[in-house]
Amino acid sequence: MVSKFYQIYIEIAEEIQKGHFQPGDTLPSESELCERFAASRETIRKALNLLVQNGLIHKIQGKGSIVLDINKFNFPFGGLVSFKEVSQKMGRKSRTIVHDLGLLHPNAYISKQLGMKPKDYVWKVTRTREINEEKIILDKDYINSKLVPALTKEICENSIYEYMENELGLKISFAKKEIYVEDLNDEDRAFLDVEGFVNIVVVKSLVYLDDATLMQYTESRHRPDKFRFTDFARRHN
Amino acid sequence: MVSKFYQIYIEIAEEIQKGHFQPGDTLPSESELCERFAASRETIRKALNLLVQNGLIHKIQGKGSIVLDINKFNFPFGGLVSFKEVSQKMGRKSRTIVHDLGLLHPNAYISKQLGMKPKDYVWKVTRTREINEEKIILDKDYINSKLVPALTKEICENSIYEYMENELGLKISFAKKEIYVEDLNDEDRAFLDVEGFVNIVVVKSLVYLDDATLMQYTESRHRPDKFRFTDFARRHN
DNA sequence: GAGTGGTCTAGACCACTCA
DNA sequence: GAGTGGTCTAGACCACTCC
Repeated sequence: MVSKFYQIYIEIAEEIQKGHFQPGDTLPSESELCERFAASRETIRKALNLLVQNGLIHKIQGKGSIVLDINKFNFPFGGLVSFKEVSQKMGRKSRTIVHDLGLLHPNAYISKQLGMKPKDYVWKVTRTREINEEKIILDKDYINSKLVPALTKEICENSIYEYMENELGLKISFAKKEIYVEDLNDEDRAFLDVEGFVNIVVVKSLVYLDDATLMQYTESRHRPDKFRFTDFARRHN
Repeated sequence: MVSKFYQIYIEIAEEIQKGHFQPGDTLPSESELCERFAASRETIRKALNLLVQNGLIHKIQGKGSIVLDINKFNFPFGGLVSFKEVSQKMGRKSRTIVHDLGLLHPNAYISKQLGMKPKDYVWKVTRTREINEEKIILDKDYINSKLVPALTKEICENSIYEYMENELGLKISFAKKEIYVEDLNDEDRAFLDVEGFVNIVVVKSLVYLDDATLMQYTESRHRPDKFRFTDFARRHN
């Protein structure tokens, strides 16, 4: 059952994306939207808040809700999208190569990141992502084995997230990320097509489940020429 | 006049930061918080939503609001902070060098980004940011001259944002950013301490005012070893 | 002053977790 | 079944913009 305010959000968002409202236009007032959707004002406001959070509109007290220009920057499929989803969206020929898959005790750094004990077990998966026949991304995942008891090469070649969500019923809820640049190391040079490159863009993520348990620590190493990140930041008044 | 829900948010956030609630603890239930703060449930929920958005808690239906570990990644002073604020927070010795300050007609790229006509005028400011006596960041700003009629070297050496907010009464509201990596160019080599480096991290931003007008386009070029970005992403259910 | 969004309330019902 | 958060409502008052 999808909530009413979410349906309203989707409907208005689609109208904006289809160009029914142009950038700079104001949306109908909240009371008009109440009538149109047969909803209370707070429900309309929840829908509009989603539009604000996703950078589709901007609200001004006393004036109205202004439609923003979606194309000014191509947009946030921010945050939690998996490699498979992204590469499919870009319509590129992509492939995942599994180099290493095993169960081991976490070292000090990993056990600290995942909040696990030295005698616990984690899955370590090392994968290369190939796009248009170039090895671009090196993913090193560390996954809490209590949450994902079994893991096969086939699953890792397809999508671990898909497996966790569809087969295990684990819901990924939020992630913290950190982005910075390092010098290439031997592992990068062994697994990626980085001749002539010096640096690598590192994205470290901590992935949490719906119940706020820490499930996974990932270090994703991107060849700098193919890395791109978009962000949308609002200031709180 | 600060809203009630915002005050409640601040109060709970401080209690979390001071350690009154430990990571993993659950906050008092919404109805208990209603009593404590003499507020309705929707008001409490607005405050809790701010905590969720800032990564301080995570809510689980049927269970409660769980306090997250703030220190797992050091935290988002995400998005809209100015160089001056950041360098002050880090307690570093910093300096800004203005190389270029002038009024000119936008070229095709800038006029497209800022939505201006070729005959309009923009301020172009080129500045180097020096931290601990190393030239680390090259900032190239393009500012709509209709919004900021006058600009001096002194203002640019201090903080343009401060000038716009305090002197001109312009309110910065939100920004869209794009991050990627480029090869060093001659300008980088001329203005930054980048001997031995090959790449530069580019952060392009479009900065919008309170009334959704586009005020500024900035290209901020960071020496890769000093660049760091943190992000917190939630998934919508 | 009319119209807009921002805040706050009291109450209702639902979905979920856990014992 | 008791307790939790999630949704929705109808109505009130306030702050702001624009004429």
